[in-house]
Amino acid sequence: MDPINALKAYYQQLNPSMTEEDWHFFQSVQRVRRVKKGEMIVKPGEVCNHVSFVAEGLVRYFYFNEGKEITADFCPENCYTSEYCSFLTRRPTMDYLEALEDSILVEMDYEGMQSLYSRGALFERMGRLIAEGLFISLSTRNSTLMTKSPEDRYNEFFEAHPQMFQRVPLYMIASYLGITPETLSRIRKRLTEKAKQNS
Amino acid sequence: MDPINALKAYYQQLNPSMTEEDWHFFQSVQRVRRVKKGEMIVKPGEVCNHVSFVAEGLVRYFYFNEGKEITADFCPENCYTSEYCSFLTRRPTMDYLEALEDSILVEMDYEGMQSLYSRGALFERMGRLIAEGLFISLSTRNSTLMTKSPEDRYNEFFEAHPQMFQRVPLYMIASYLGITPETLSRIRKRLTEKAKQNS
DNA sequence: AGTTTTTCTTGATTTGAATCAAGAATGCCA
DNA sequence: TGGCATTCTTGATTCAAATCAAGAAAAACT
Repeated sequence: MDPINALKAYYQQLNPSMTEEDWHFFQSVQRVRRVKKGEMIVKPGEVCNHVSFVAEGLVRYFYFNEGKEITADFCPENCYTSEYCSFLTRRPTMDYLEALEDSILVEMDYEGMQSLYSRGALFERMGRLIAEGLFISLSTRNSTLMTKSPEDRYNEFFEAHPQMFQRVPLYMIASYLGITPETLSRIRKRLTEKAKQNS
Repeated sequence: MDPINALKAYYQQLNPSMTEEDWHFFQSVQRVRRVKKGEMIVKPGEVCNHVSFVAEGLVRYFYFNEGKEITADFCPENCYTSEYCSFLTRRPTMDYLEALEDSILVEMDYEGMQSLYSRGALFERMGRLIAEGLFISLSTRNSTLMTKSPEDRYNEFFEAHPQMFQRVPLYMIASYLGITPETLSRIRKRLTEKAKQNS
């Protein structure tokens, strides 16, 4: 699908009352960008200056802690990615956004976003809904990490994103689940053995 | 200070362009509520229907996990408290909001908030800024819990909220820091011993 | 196809915090 | 002010996951 059409579909769902005129204005601040697998979209020290809709491909958000990389989020096609804290606060990030596959992004920069907001309530509402949605996602993820066991977290992830196992190495999933690759490997072994017994 | 004035000061800082007319409308959807120490403002099973500005007192947000209570947040005077996920999604919460001291709240219900939003861009922006602020706070807290050691988390909390130690029992701070009371006690012992050596 | 690099698995050991247990200190309120 | 409840501390033990180590498997490159 054409990246702009994918984006349009996304926003029509988010806000059905968007007129063609609104859309036209919205589109005027968007830029399509192609990135190669392995390319860093954002790097530590930079202020994240874009929010990027992933029209095609896969992006991950990660950082280093004590020398080890921790995956904070995966963003496959049809979702938005950004280091939104840095974007909002205009302060340098410590984190990375990396294309895990060749990807097509539709990007809007900070200035463009402000010009949308100054255009009126419709875009303000859009920004509000996006921030609210991010808050809800982060709360949910938080709660999972704090209250569920590694095995439960694995199962939950497996239910929700089975395709991810074809697209990213296990060690990235491990760090996303807050465990080491070794622990993930053992969880998977335990589960397949359990599955064998029940057959 | 009068609770409504405290709230007004809060919003004037958040949005200096608010006119007296806006403020008047805003105020029309607010209700002052007094709660006693120990009172539950929100309980599991309820849909959280308010956002509450704490004009005086102290509220904590907590939940149970495996029989143990976990404090997710403290909200002292001049901040907003709510189970905002439940509020936004209109789904029942699993969590508690509890007054840790006799408190005065200025509350706005969901309907009131929608009526503000439908009034125009100013209030949409306000809602957006609030959601963005919550997202930033939660991200920061998340990052602290995931990357810092218990001792670092304690020191950070102690720097940021020294007064809290006079207002809440240590076991609540322990669970806020993601550790048991025993572990907190040992951290404090270690730190005071370290302090003694340096004197 | 063969070589190198990356990723994954498995076992042995360590470790930091949780749990269990019990007593001390503090606060509350009747 | 005495007594009960809550909170805090300290020590002993357990435990789940991390770390360390090494080899197997898979993927990527030439």
